[in-house]
Amino acid sequence: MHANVKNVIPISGHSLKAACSQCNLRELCLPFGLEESDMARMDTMIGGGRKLKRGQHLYRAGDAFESLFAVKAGFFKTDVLTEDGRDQVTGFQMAGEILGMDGISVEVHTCNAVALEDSEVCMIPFTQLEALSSEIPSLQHHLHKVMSREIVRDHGVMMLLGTMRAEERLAAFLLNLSQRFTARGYSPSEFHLRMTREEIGSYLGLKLETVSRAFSRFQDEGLISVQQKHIRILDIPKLKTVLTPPDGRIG
Amino acid sequence: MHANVKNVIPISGHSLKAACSQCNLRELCLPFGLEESDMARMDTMIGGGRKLKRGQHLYRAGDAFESLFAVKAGFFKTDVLTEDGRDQVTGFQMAGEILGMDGISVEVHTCNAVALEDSEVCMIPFTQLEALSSEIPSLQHHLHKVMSREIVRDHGVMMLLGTMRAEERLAAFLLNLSQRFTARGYSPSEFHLRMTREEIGSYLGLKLETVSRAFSRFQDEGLISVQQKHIRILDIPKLKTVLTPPDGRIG
DNA sequence: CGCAGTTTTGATTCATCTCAATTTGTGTGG
DNA sequence: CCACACAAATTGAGATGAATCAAAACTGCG
Repeated sequence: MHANVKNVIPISGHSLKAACSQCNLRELCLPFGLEESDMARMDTMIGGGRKLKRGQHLYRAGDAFESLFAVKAGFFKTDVLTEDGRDQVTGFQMAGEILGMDGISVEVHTCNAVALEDSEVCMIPFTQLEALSSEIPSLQHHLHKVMSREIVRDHGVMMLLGTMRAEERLAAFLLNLSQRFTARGYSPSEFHLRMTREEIGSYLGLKLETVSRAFSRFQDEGLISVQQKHIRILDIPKLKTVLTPPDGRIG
Repeated sequence: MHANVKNVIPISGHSLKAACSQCNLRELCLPFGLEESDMARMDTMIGGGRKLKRGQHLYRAGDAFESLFAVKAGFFKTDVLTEDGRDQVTGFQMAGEILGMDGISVEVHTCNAVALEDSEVCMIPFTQLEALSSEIPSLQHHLHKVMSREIVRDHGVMMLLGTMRAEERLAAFLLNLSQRFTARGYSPSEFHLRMTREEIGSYLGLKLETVSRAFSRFQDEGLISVQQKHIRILDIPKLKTVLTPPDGRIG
């Protein structure tokens, strides 16, 4: 538990110039659908990139909120922890996804964002983003879409946590990763998990042993092959049926 | 199950003029913090109110998204259902809260919103809201805050579903309601539940029997008094300790 | 006043957690 | 390069909280 907590290096990472117009993630990320000229205006706003080593925090619950972050490369998790020691992973973020929207409401971050591998983000100062989106309707609209998408995603997680059993949750999780890797041009069926069993468990509302057992079961049934963090999905359709029992509910 | 589904009355309810400037919820709702002149501009935009009878849908998953809705009076639930018959209540909304933000991302609603008692909402055409918020920075910012708040709320629900046991979930639920009623000038300790045990259960990831048992247990322990839907919290501090075991975790 | 929907309560089953031991993998320093 | 220590993952056995199945009681609506 609290695997990387000791990593309190106050270095904010290297800073380097970022430019949406040059970025191959622009169609996945915030500047989606912008015209050339508007893209250039985004460039001037983006506050520069920031590199993080594995285990480093991008921000912590309690930090003042100033920017959103776009994941340029790497992999993150976000988690919430309460005074009474509960710890819930609320999401895993990969290239092109936006981090930090939790902070807008009270100008303070309400969760922690941690790099699960060496990563790089673009900083998007929020005040400037609002100013710019007042002037560029399509940017404003896309920002709203991104926030709404996060809400819809959260509903999906609630559904998962509220109605699914362990193996269904894990199947849903793997299929979701598969789909997101695919969207980024990677293999739908073979990938490397950046998080531990415990982090997966926290996200799925399960204990790490339960996650491990579910992996083993899937492997025994020929659905996937697991070697530690290396996953290969052998039968995607069959994995989907884990989620959707033959008839209605209760297979 | 599916208690009010038969209520497919296609009447969209009475339409009546709504005005933020006259509304006593304005400090709780979207126009929070606006100046008089801007408030007047909101008024011209608000598409008119809409009344719903208990059981009526405000919108359904699949409906085209056109507006957000502000709850003017009454009580709603939102729920998601999947092809395979899973059904998850994602939230309960009361006066001053905003409904429909799930629809922005794909221009189609992804959940159902149902009135749990006779209710009234204000319609906020989204295209116009975006246009107006381009011109009124404080409106734009507040819209962002409202969406962010929804994301943070969702994280809270994930925490609840992912880490709490049945009684903790119910205690958290009751305390949350209590706090929201208080913010609206109602009693913190005595209120009427608008939803069934099954709906509470769906929201909390529990079966209705479990919800009922937890209520009974709380009553036996003198924490609350329950008479069907009428709830009186007898000992708020003690109810809070259900949530926060004496020491760390595992009481 | 009766009926349908809702709630309560009990008995039993089952999925996941807990506790515990072992194996595997990873990074470090001799 | 190998050995060691530590972190992560697997696996097993048993405990437990919530689900399930079932029946009875209550409520309020028509």
